[in-house]
Order: sequence, then structure tokens, then C-alpha cells
Amino acid sequence: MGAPPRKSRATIIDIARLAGVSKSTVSLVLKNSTLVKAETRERVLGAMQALGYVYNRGAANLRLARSNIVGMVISDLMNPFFTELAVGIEEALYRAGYVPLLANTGEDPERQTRVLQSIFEQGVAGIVISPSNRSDVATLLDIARAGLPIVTVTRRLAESGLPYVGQDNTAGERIAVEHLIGLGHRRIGFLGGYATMATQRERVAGYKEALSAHGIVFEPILIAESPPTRSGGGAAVKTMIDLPDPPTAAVCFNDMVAVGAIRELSRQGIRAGRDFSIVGFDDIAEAAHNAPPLTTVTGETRQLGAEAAHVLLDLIAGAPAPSAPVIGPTRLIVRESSAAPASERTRLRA
Amino acid sequence: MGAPPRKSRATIIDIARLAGVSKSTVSLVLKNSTLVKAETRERVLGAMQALGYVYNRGAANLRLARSNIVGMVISDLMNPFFTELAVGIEEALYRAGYVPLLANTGEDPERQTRVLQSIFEQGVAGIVISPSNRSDVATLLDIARAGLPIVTVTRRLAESGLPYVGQDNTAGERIAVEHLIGLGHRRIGFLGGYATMATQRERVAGYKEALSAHGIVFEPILIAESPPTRSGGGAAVKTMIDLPDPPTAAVCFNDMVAVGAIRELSRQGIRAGRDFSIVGFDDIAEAAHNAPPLTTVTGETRQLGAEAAHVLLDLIAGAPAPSAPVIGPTRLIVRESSAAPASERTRLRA
DNA sequence: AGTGATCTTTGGAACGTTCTAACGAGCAGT
DNA sequence: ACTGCTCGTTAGAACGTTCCAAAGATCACT
Repeated sequence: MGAPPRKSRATIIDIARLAGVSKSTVSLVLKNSTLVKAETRERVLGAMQALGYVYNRGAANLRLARSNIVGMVISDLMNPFFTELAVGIEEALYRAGYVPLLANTGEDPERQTRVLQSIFEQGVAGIVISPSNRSDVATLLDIARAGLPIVTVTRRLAESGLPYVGQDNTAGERIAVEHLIGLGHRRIGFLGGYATMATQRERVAGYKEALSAHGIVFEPILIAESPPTRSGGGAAVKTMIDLPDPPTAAVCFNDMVAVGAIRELSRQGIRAGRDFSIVGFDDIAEAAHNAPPLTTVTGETRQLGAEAAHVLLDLIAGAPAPSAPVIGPTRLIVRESSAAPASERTRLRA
Repeated sequence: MGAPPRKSRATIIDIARLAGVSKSTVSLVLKNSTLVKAETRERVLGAMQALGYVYNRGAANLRLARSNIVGMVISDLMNPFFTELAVGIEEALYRAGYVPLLANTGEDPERQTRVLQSIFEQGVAGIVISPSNRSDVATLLDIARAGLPIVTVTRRLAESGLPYVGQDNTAGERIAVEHLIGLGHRRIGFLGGYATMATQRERVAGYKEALSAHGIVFEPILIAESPPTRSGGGAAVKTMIDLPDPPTAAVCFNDMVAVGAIRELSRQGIRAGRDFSIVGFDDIAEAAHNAPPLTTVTGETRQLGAEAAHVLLDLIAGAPAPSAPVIGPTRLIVRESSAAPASERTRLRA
């Protein structure tokens, strides 16, 4: 059973013809207007059923000059942090009746520019973007000036003046470092990321704040830059432990760096959480299941995505742009990759 | 600098007016027609520049009765396997000039039905879907019957007759088990997933094939079902080692189960790759960085996504549906979570 | 039967494109 | 001077909706 594939979709006019009414009436039925008589409504609904009618939102949008599609531009979907962010955004959009057009730029600014153009042409209602490194701000501003709501998330483009939703990276890293200091560490490294990334600079700032608040002098050599990946973390921690006077702990740019660092440590026979403390950032799903489970800072990633979506939806609804960046809270989750330094434990035992 | 935000976008007609030509001419310029005189083209391009014109693809699509948007419905984006699949699809679509409308159903069949409807209304050119568990096949078939190309990926809906792109789960699991048998294991468990999942059944089939090919009798008790998650893996391996006569190795429904199992083993003081062998499936990014690095089966996930996209694009271009399922290859990646059983090593040493 | 008032329905323009058919201008060949 | 071409341009219908303005029905009162 089942009708043969139709060549082209039935339209409101086909319905009207079959139900013996005008297309206007069909349109009214479509929007559940109380104006149409119950009996007529039935007839129209029956005709829709019979013809397998599907609403053509594209046509409606053209007429109404609006859209329920939103562009979602993600800088690196393969990074679990951004995956969760995307899921948070998608979920919130979906609840509000919007659907995201996805583009994964893979941190390629040129690709970002192209997809923005394409998304713009598509007639979306707005764009949420986690900008790639070295984003071309001009394109973004062109689009914003054309009147399209844009929200940046996760990476701040301060020069742009675009609405921004992010986490409190500085405060987050500060509590991470304070946790280590509280445990007795005095020599603490910072692993991963590059100073060209706004996020890294913010996290490093928190790191320095915590150090100076506890009278520990900042040593540039204790910052090891690397790609924000597992293997980057491995490399970074290696340079750290090879130092003449190595630290006893390190905070990491993100959880992937932390996981990579822990793995490299264990390869070197150093056990994270006993011989060396590691604290991550982001609380990706993997963190809780790592060996050892990772102490990390969470920015409530999914919530953050939802928040970004809501800011965009407000903008679309005509609200004025938020006057200040929206900064989400940050919270330390203590697991087993951090502990008192070995020297401390020895001293206590003695 | 920078014009004030425009209330509404300039149209082809505005351009025409400014350039002193008809909208038809502007349209020709837009499609790079050789018909228009170079000088006129310049004038039109200048006008576009001046007015900040953006092409309205929605309007064009209405007229042309086609679209360059494709629906991408993913059952669980938080699972790294599906993330990579989605990235593979997105990349291939993007190359072909298409953009994916994303929906993450989170394995909820009702949500899946709703988003399919919404995506359908949107007027997409086709749909790629990794169906959720217990999918409502009827909706999918309704849409397919309406003439919209649909490709299922990863999860086969055999009853549906829809085009399918997947991996060779059976062969993949077979080589995984044969690897363990080759190492000397005779008692091998299967961890994770549920028999209600087509994928699990296919993998279990491969598991049984390998056993019987080597004269090992299959024991139902060595299959431990669980959610296909890290914590599910932990639970599953626990029931396994608590058995009176526990196995010495296990293959897992997927890498997340495997990682969870390894973690639980280590909590029990059992070291994976020495005391107990574990083999995963999917080769998610985390696998190579796990402790110990995970022996696993890869289905070339990203490639698979690209393949699914291409099948869909062909369908959209009017090609007939592939007569048989498209099954991608599968390959074993040996890392450190699998080794000869302890008994074997002892015997060799003696 | 006439007058409103209230329901219900409808024609047609509009949204921003594409495309067909046709038109005018210029020119070569007679 | 006419014919036929080619070149460049264009008017207008069409795509599937929404919505305004207005028309027709129906009904309750006088």
C-alpha cells in the first residue's frame, strides 16, 4: 500500500480545489483561525490528509520576511567541548521552534568566511558563532551591519562589539590554581593553548592572579604552549618535567590537554594524582572516566550553549543587544588527578 | 564608517533601479551569463556593491522548486562516533555546495518524528539520518513516499527498504575476536549494547562467527548487555569478572563501553592489556589516548559519513537508489589493551 | 420586509527570485 | 531598402504562502 511517489508536493491551492473552498480559507485552517466554521475546517483537513499535504515553510517565510532557521557556526566540532556546546544550542533552539543550519569550520578562518556568506544567503534569522582562531571580523561585521542578529560564544572578539556569551575563564582558572595551592603546591605550570587565543589569555590571567594572590612569583618558563589537543598536552607536559626545576603540578588549557598530559606522564612512569597533579578545564564527558578521573573546572557547557541561543532568540525577537558580555559561572570539580605534592605528604608522614 | 543597519535587504529590483536596467538583467549578471554586455555587468556589480546586496536563496529556491539544504538527523551527537560521522557528512555536503540542517534526537524516537516533520516542511533537498533506537519507520516512509530522498546511515532499518550506508559490523567484530583468539584467549566476553539495536546484533553475529570458526562454543552468559556508554561498560565488565568462571578477554559494543570497562577493571586492581584484554569498536579519538591505548576496530567513520552524503547527493541528482546497502570496510587497530592471557604468558615463560 | 450586526469566506497583491518569449538595435548581405 | 541574424535587454508569469479589504450569509430584531 501507499501512494506512488508524487512528482511534486500538493499546495494550498490543490487542497482548496479538493475541499471546494478558496486558498485563503485553507490558509486560515493552517493557522488554526477561529474564523472558519468547524465543518469547513474538517473538510479542509480531510483534503490535506488525502493529498498528503506538507506545509511549505520556505514560501511562507518569503512572504513573511522571516525564518525559523538559525546559523550555527562551530569552530571545532570534533572537540567534545564544542560538541556539547552545539548540543546545548541546538536543544534550546529546537525548544523555541528554530532549527540550526550547521557549519563546522575546523578553525579555518577562510572556510568560516565562506560558510557565513552561504548561511547569510540562506536567509537565516540569526547566527550563533564560536569564532575560529584568527577570524575575519570584517565579514561578521558586514553581516551584522546588514541587520542580522549575531551572537559570539566562547571566543570573544572584543574589537567587534558583537554580543558575547562566555564563561568566566579567569575566575575558573583562578580557583583551579588556588585548589592546587591549597593542596600545598608552590610550583605550578600552565599547559597548552597559545597566547593568540583569547580564551588562553583569559585563563592564563586567572593563573597569574592566583599565583600573585598567594605571593608566588610568576615564571614565564612554567607556561608551555601547545595545540589544544591530547597530543599537544603530552608534548607540553614533557617540556615541563624535563625542566631543571620542574613544577609539581599543572593546570591545563582544557581537558584534552590534561588527558594528553596525564597519558604522557604515565608513559614516563609518573602517576598523575600522586606524583604530579593535573587540573583540566571544561569537564568534557571523558574527564570523569579518565584514569585517574580528572579534576577540572566546568563552565556548564550545555547551559552556556542554551544561554547563547536565548540571547540570540531575544535579539531576533527585537530585544536590544545586551549591554555587557554574558558571562556564565564556573565551578571546580575535584576528582583524583590532583593531590598534595609528594614532598608535602612525606613531611606530614614524618 | 559603515552604513547604519538597513531595515530590510536590498533586492534584485533595487539593484536594477540603481543600475538603470531591468531585474532580468540583474538576474543574468547573478548567474554569470555571457549574454550581458561587460559594461552593463560592471554597472550592475557596482550597484550591488553600493547597496550591500545579498542573494536571497530562499526566493530562488521557491521559484526553482529545489533547495541546497539537506536534513542531517543524528541519534546521539554527544557520542564521539556520531560526532565524527556528522563531521564527515557535513564536510562532504559542504564540498558539494549543500548545507546541513542539524537535528540531534538524543535517541528519542518521538523527537525524531517531530524534527523529521519540521525538516521536511523546511523544503530540504534530502535527508541523511542515523535513526534512533525504536525509530518510527512510518514517518520516514511517508516522507520517502512523498518523493524526498532519504539515506539511513549506521543503523539499518531493514523493514523500510530505505537506502543504507553502514560499516561491516559483523566482519569487524569477527576480526576483533579472531585477534583475541590468536593471542591465546578461549573465553571471551561481549560487553555492552542491547539486542534491540541492529548494530549490536550484527556485532554479536561476528563474535559468534569467530568463536564457532575456532571451535569455541558460544555461552550466552558471556554476553553482558548494558547502555552503550562508559558507565554501561563499567557495569558490564563487572558482571563479567564476578562470574564463577570469568573470561580472560572481552570485545565491546563500542569504544565508550571499552573505555568504561577498562576504567572499572583498574578500579578492581585488574590491569587491562595485562590481566584482561579489551577490544573496542569505532576508534574514537579518545581510543588512542586512553590508558592503556585501546585496541579497536575502525569503520573509517568520517569516510562513512562522506559516503552517506554522496549517496544522498546522487539520489538528489536523480540517480536510482543503490540496489544494495553500501557497506564500508572495517580494520583492526592493535594497541595496548589486548595481549596474551596471563596463563599463556606463564606457560611460555616456563 | 428592512436594518444592522456578526460570521464566514474570498480575490488578489505581495514576498524575491528565474525563465520564457519577445523585442529593439545594429549590422551584413542582397 | 529590405531581409535575416546576432546581440543585449526586458516584461511578465510563476513558485506557495499570508493578509488586507471586502463581499456574502445568516441571524436577531423591529
